[in-house]
Amino acid sequence: MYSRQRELIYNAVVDNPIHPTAEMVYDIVRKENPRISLGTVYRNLQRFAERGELARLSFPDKPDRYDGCTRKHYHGMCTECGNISDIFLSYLEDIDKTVSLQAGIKVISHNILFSIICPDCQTKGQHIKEK
Amino acid sequence: MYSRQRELIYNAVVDNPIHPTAEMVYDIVRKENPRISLGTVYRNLQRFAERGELARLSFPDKPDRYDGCTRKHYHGMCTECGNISDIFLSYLEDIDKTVSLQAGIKVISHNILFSIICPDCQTKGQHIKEK
DNA sequence: ATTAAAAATAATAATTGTTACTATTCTTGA
DNA sequence: TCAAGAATAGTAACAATTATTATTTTTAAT
Repeated sequence: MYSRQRELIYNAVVDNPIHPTAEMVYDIVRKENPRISLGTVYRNLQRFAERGELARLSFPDKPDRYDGCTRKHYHGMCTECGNISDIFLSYLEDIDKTVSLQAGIKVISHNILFSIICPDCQTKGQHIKEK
Repeated sequence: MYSRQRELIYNAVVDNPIHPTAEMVYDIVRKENPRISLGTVYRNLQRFAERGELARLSFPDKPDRYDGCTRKHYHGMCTECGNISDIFLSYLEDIDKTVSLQAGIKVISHNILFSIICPDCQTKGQHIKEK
Protein backbone atom coordinates (compact mmCIF):
# COMPACT_ATOMS: atom_id res chain seq x y z
CA MET A 1 0.00 0.00 0.00
CA TYR A 2 1.19 3.45 -0.87
CA SER A 3 1.86 6.23 1.56
CA ARG A 4 3.49 9.57 1.11
CA GLN A 5 5.66 8.99 4.16
CA ARG A 6 6.95 5.71 2.77
CA GLU A 7 7.94 7.36 -0.46
CA LEU A 8 9.79 10.13 1.37
CA ILE A 9 11.68 7.57 3.40
CA TYR A 10 12.67 5.55 0.38
CA ASN A 11 13.86 8.61 -1.49
CA ALA A 12 15.80 9.85 1.50
CA VAL A 13 17.94 6.73 1.34
CA VAL A 14 18.24 6.42 -2.42
CA ASP A 15 19.02 10.09 -2.97
CA ASN A 16 21.63 10.23 -0.21
CA PRO A 17 24.63 8.03 -0.84
CA ILE A 18 25.83 8.50 2.71
CA HIS A 19 24.25 5.28 3.97
CA PRO A 20 22.08 7.17 6.44
CA THR A 21 21.00 5.92 9.83
CA ALA A 22 17.32 5.90 10.80
CA GLU A 23 17.87 9.19 12.63
CA MET A 24 19.47 10.74 9.56
CA VAL A 25 16.55 9.61 7.44
CA TYR A 26 14.20 11.08 10.04
CA ASP A 27 15.97 14.42 9.86
CA ILE A 28 15.87 14.40 6.07
CA VAL A 29 12.20 13.53 5.70
CA ARG A 30 11.12 15.98 8.38
CA LYS A 31 12.16 18.79 6.08
CA GLU A 32 9.37 17.71 3.73
CA ASN A 33 6.97 16.50 6.38
CA PRO A 34 7.68 17.81 9.87
CA ARG A 35 4.86 15.71 11.37
CA ILE A 36 6.35 12.36 10.41
CA SER A 37 7.03 10.00 13.27
CA LEU A 38 10.34 8.34 14.02
CA GLY A 39 8.48 5.05 14.43
CA THR A 40 7.24 5.35 10.87
CA VAL A 41 10.80 5.78 9.70
CA TYR A 42 11.97 2.68 11.53
CA ARG A 43 8.97 0.64 10.45
CA ASN A 44 9.35 1.48 6.80
CA LEU A 45 13.10 1.08 6.71
CA GLN A 46 12.60 -2.37 8.15
CA ARG A 47 9.92 -3.12 5.57
CA PHE A 48 12.13 -2.03 2.71
CA ALA A 49 14.99 -4.11 4.10
CA GLU A 50 12.78 -7.19 4.41
CA ARG A 51 11.67 -6.82 0.83
CA GLY A 52 15.18 -6.26 -0.41
CA GLU A 53 14.29 -2.81 -1.69
CA LEU A 54 16.89 -1.25 0.55
CA ALA A 55 19.90 -2.85 2.17
CA ARG A 56 20.43 -2.65 5.89
CA LEU A 57 24.01 -2.46 7.09
CA SER A 58 25.21 -3.08 10.61
CA PHE A 59 28.47 -1.89 12.09
CA PRO A 60 30.07 -2.46 15.46
CA ASP A 61 28.90 0.03 18.08
CA LYS A 62 27.01 2.09 15.53
CA PRO A 63 23.37 2.43 14.61
CA ASP A 64 22.25 0.53 11.54
CA ARG A 65 22.58 2.22 8.20
CA TYR A 66 20.59 1.90 5.01
CA ASP A 67 21.84 1.65 1.47
CA GLY A 68 19.84 2.46 -1.63
CA CYS A 69 22.18 0.35 -3.71
CA THR A 70 20.94 -3.21 -3.36
CA ARG A 71 23.38 -4.88 -5.67
CA LYS A 72 26.00 -6.85 -3.81
CA HIS A 73 29.01 -4.85 -2.75
CA TYR A 74 31.29 -4.36 0.17
CA HIS A 75 31.70 -1.43 2.52
CA GLY A 76 34.45 0.51 4.15
CA MET A 77 34.32 2.35 7.42
CA CYS A 78 36.77 5.13 8.09
CA THR A 79 38.42 4.50 11.43
CA GLU A 80 38.85 8.24 11.93
CA CYS A 81 35.45 9.73 11.15
CA GLY A 82 33.20 6.67 10.98
CA ASN A 83 31.89 7.45 7.51
CA ILE A 84 30.72 4.54 5.41
CA SER A 85 31.69 4.18 1.79
CA ASP A 86 30.99 1.67 -0.93
CA ILE A 87 33.79 -0.63 -1.99
CA PHE A 88 33.12 -1.94 -5.44
CA LEU A 89 35.42 -4.88 -5.35
CA SER A 90 33.62 -7.56 -7.33
CA TYR A 91 32.04 -10.26 -5.18
CA LEU A 92 34.58 -12.92 -4.31
CA GLU A 93 32.67 -16.11 -5.07
CA ASP A 94 35.81 -18.16 -4.67
CA ILE A 95 36.16 -17.71 -0.97
CA ASP A 96 32.67 -19.06 -0.35
CA LYS A 97 33.63 -22.20 -2.21
CA THR A 98 36.98 -22.41 -0.48
CA VAL A 99 35.45 -22.15 2.96
CA SER A 100 32.70 -24.55 2.05
CA LEU A 101 35.18 -27.20 0.98
CA GLN A 102 37.74 -26.53 3.66
CA ALA A 103 35.35 -26.39 6.61
CA GLY A 104 32.74 -28.73 5.24
CA ILE A 105 29.87 -26.36 5.84
CA LYS A 106 27.26 -24.81 3.63
CA VAL A 107 28.22 -21.22 2.87
CA ILE A 108 25.46 -18.93 1.70
CA SER A 109 27.39 -15.73 1.24
CA HIS A 110 29.83 -13.42 2.92
CA ASN A 111 30.23 -9.81 3.69
CA ILE A 112 33.40 -7.83 3.97
CA LEU A 113 33.87 -4.72 6.03
CA PHE A 114 37.04 -2.81 5.33
CA SER A 115 38.63 -0.56 7.89
CA ILE A 116 39.97 2.35 5.94
CA ILE A 117 41.14 5.91 6.24
CA CYS A 118 38.98 7.96 3.94
CA PRO A 119 40.58 10.55 1.62
CA ASP A 120 39.30 13.42 3.77
CA CYS A 121 40.79 12.10 6.97
CA GLN A 122 43.99 11.15 5.21
CA THR A 123 44.50 14.74 4.07
CA LYS A 124 43.72 16.05 7.53
CA GLY A 125 46.04 13.51 9.08
CA GLN A 126 48.87 14.56 6.79
CA HIS A 127 48.42 18.20 7.72
CA ILE A 128 48.78 17.27 11.35
CA LYS A 129 51.90 15.30 10.58
CA GLU A 130 53.41 18.20 8.65
CA LYS A 131 53.11 20.60 11.55
CA MET B 1 44.77 -5.15 39.50
CA TYR B 2 43.55 -8.60 40.20
CA SER B 3 40.03 -9.53 41.09
CA ARG B 4 38.35 -12.88 41.40
CA GLN B 5 35.44 -11.65 39.27
CA ARG B 6 37.73 -10.56 36.48
CA GLU B 7 39.35 -13.95 36.37
CA LEU B 8 35.99 -15.70 36.25
CA ILE B 9 34.91 -13.49 33.36
CA TYR B 10 38.07 -14.13 31.39
CA ASN B 11 37.82 -17.85 31.88
CA ALA B 12 34.16 -17.88 30.93
CA VAL B 13 35.10 -16.59 27.49
CA VAL B 14 38.28 -18.58 26.97
CA ASP B 15 36.78 -21.86 28.18
CA ASN B 16 33.63 -21.49 26.10
CA PRO B 17 34.27 -21.50 22.38
CA ILE B 18 30.73 -20.38 21.70
CA HIS B 19 31.67 -16.70 21.43
CA PRO B 20 29.43 -15.79 24.33
CA THR B 21 27.51 -12.56 24.71
CA ALA B 22 27.86 -10.50 27.88
CA GLU B 23 24.62 -12.07 29.14
CA MET B 24 25.95 -15.55 28.48
CA VAL B 25 29.14 -14.71 30.35
CA TYR B 26 27.00 -13.36 33.18
CA ASP B 27 25.05 -16.62 33.36
CA ILE B 28 28.23 -18.66 33.34
CA VAL B 29 30.07 -16.72 36.03
CA ARG B 30 27.01 -16.55 38.27
CA LYS B 31 27.28 -20.28 38.74
CA GLU B 32 30.58 -19.69 40.53
CA ASN B 33 29.70 -16.34 42.05
CA PRO B 34 25.97 -15.64 42.22
CA ARG B 35 26.54 -12.13 43.60
CA ILE B 36 28.48 -10.87 40.60
CA SER B 37 27.01 -7.84 38.89
CA LEU B 38 26.15 -7.59 35.20
CA GLY B 39 27.90 -4.23 35.15
CA THR B 40 31.09 -5.92 36.27
CA VAL B 41 30.79 -8.35 33.40
CA TYR B 42 30.36 -5.57 30.85
CA ARG B 43 33.11 -3.46 32.36
CA ASN B 44 35.63 -6.25 32.34
CA LEU B 45 34.75 -7.55 28.91
CA GLN B 46 35.32 -4.05 27.62
CA ARG B 47 38.61 -3.84 29.47
CA PHE B 48 39.80 -7.12 28.03
CA ALA B 49 38.75 -6.03 24.56
CA GLU B 50 40.59 -2.70 24.89
CA ARG B 51 43.75 -4.50 25.91
CA GLY B 52 43.44 -7.04 23.15
CA GLU B 53 43.17 -9.87 25.64
CA LEU B 54 39.79 -10.83 24.28
CA ALA B 55 38.26 -10.02 20.91
CA ARG B 56 34.92 -8.31 20.66
CA LEU B 57 32.73 -9.29 17.73
CA SER B 58 29.73 -7.40 16.45
CA PHE B 59 26.95 -8.83 14.38
CA PRO B 60 23.90 -7.28 12.78
CA ASP B 61 20.95 -7.09 15.16
CA LYS B 62 22.70 -9.15 17.78
CA PRO B 63 24.44 -8.37 21.03
CA ASP B 64 28.21 -8.24 20.90
CA ARG B 65 30.09 -11.45 21.40
CA TYR B 66 33.50 -12.17 22.85
CA ASP B 67 36.16 -14.46 21.54
CA GLY B 68 38.99 -15.94 23.56
CA CYS B 69 40.97 -16.49 20.39
CA THR B 70 42.67 -13.20 19.63
CA ARG B 71 44.57 -14.24 16.55
CA LYS B 72 43.08 -12.89 13.35
CA HIS B 73 40.38 -15.04 11.85
CA TYR B 74 36.99 -14.79 10.24
CA HIS B 75 33.59 -15.81 11.54
CA GLY B 76 30.48 -17.48 10.30
CA MET B 77 26.95 -16.99 11.51
CA CYS B 78 24.37 -19.65 10.95
CA THR B 79 21.34 -18.09 9.32
CA GLU B 80 19.09 -20.67 10.98
CA CYS B 81 20.17 -20.70 14.62
CA GLY B 82 22.40 -17.64 14.88
CA ASN B 83 25.37 -19.54 16.27
CA ILE B 84 28.79 -18.10 15.64
CA SER B 85 31.68 -20.25 14.50
CA ASP B 86 35.29 -19.62 13.67
CA ILE B 87 36.33 -19.73 10.04
CA PHE B 88 40.02 -20.36 9.81
CA LEU B 89 40.53 -19.18 6.28
CA SER B 90 43.93 -17.52 6.31
CA TYR B 91 43.82 -13.73 6.25
CA LEU B 92 43.49 -12.46 2.70
CA GLU B 93 46.12 -9.75 2.54
CA ASP B 94 45.68 -9.44 -1.19
CA ILE B 95 42.25 -7.91 -1.10
CA ASP B 96 43.42 -5.06 1.11
CA LYS B 97 46.05 -4.25 -1.47
CA THR B 98 43.64 -4.65 -4.35
CA VAL B 99 41.10 -2.32 -2.80
CA SER B 100 43.79 0.14 -1.83
CA LEU B 101 45.06 0.38 -5.39
CA GLN B 102 41.69 0.18 -7.09
CA ALA B 103 39.87 2.71 -4.93
CA GLY B 104 42.89 4.82 -4.06
CA ILE B 105 42.25 4.73 -0.34
CA LYS B 106 44.26 3.59 2.62
CA VAL B 107 43.04 0.18 3.77
CA ILE B 108 43.92 -0.86 7.28
CA SER B 109 42.30 -4.26 7.41
CA HIS B 110 39.12 -6.10 6.67
CA ASN B 111 36.77 -8.46 8.31
CA ILE B 112 34.65 -11.13 6.73
CA LEU B 113 31.42 -12.47 8.06
CA PHE B 114 30.15 -15.59 6.38
CA SER B 115 26.49 -16.51 6.33
CA ILE B 116 26.40 -20.23 6.68
CA ILE B 117 24.18 -23.11 7.61
CA CYS B 118 25.86 -24.94 10.45
CA PRO B 119 26.11 -28.73 10.40
CA ASP B 120 23.42 -29.06 13.09
CA CYS B 121 20.88 -26.98 11.22
CA GLN B 122 21.77 -28.64 7.96
CA THR B 123 20.90 -32.05 9.40
CA LYS B 124 17.67 -30.73 10.85
CA GLY B 125 16.79 -29.03 7.60
CA GLN B 126 17.26 -32.25 5.67
CA HIS B 127 14.92 -34.10 8.01
CA ILE B 128 12.25 -31.54 7.33
CA LYS B 129 12.80 -31.87 3.60
CA GLU B 130 12.51 -35.63 3.78
CA LYS B 131 9.06 -35.53 5.29
C1' DA C 1 -18.70 10.05 -5.29
C1' DT C 2 -19.52 6.91 -0.88
C1' DT C 3 -18.19 4.03 2.12
C1' DA C 4 -16.43 0.15 4.58
C1' DA C 5 -12.27 -2.77 5.23
C1' DA C 6 -7.48 -2.91 5.38
C1' DA C 7 -3.34 -0.58 6.04
C1' DA C 8 -0.53 3.05 7.71
C1' DT C 9 0.26 6.72 10.73
C1' DA C 10 1.53 9.69 15.03
C1' DA C 11 2.47 9.58 19.53
C1' DT C 12 3.93 7.26 23.15
C1' DA C 13 5.34 3.38 25.97
C1' DA C 14 8.19 -0.49 26.41
C1' DT C 15 12.36 -3.29 25.50
C1' DT C 16 17.06 -4.34 24.84
C1' DG C 17 21.85 -3.88 25.13
C1' DT C 18 25.01 -1.21 27.27
C1' DT C 19 27.32 2.49 30.03
C1' DA C 20 27.56 5.63 34.08
C1' DC C 21 27.25 6.57 38.93
C1' DT C 22 28.06 5.94 43.79
C1' DA C 23 28.62 4.01 48.10
C1' DT C 24 30.89 -0.03 49.78
C1' DT C 25 34.30 -3.67 49.62
C1' DC C 26 38.83 -5.68 47.92
C1' DT C 27 43.59 -5.66 46.87
C1' DT C 28 48.16 -4.37 47.39
C1' DG C 29 52.40 -2.30 48.86
C1' DA C 30 54.61 0.31 52.51
C1' DT D 1 48.19 -3.47 59.69
C1' DC D 2 46.55 -0.03 57.31
C1' DA D 3 45.83 3.56 54.04
C1' DA D 4 45.34 4.63 48.96
C1' DG D 5 43.83 3.10 44.88
C1' DA D 6 41.11 -0.07 42.32
C1' DA D 7 37.17 -2.89 41.70
C1' DT D 8 32.72 -4.19 42.96
C1' DA D 9 27.36 -4.47 43.53
C1' DG D 10 23.43 -2.33 42.79
C1' DT D 11 21.01 0.86 40.50
C1' DA D 12 20.03 4.52 37.38
C1' DA D 13 20.59 6.37 32.91
C1' DC D 14 21.04 5.93 28.08
C1' DA D 15 20.59 5.10 23.00
C1' DA D 16 18.70 2.43 19.46
C1' DT D 17 14.90 0.11 18.32
C1' DT D 18 10.32 -2.25 18.56
C1' DA D 19 5.55 -2.53 20.23
C1' DT D 20 1.03 -0.55 21.23
C1' DT D 21 -3.04 1.88 20.22
C1' DA D 22 -6.20 5.20 18.87
C1' DT D 23 -6.71 7.89 14.76
C1' DT D 24 -6.17 8.84 9.94
C1' DT D 25 -5.31 7.29 4.97
C1' DT D 26 -5.68 4.55 1.25
C1' DT D 27 -7.93 1.44 -1.64
C1' DA D 28 -11.38 -1.05 -3.97
C1' DA D 29 -16.14 -2.11 -4.49
C1' DT D 30 -20.30 -0.18 -4.85
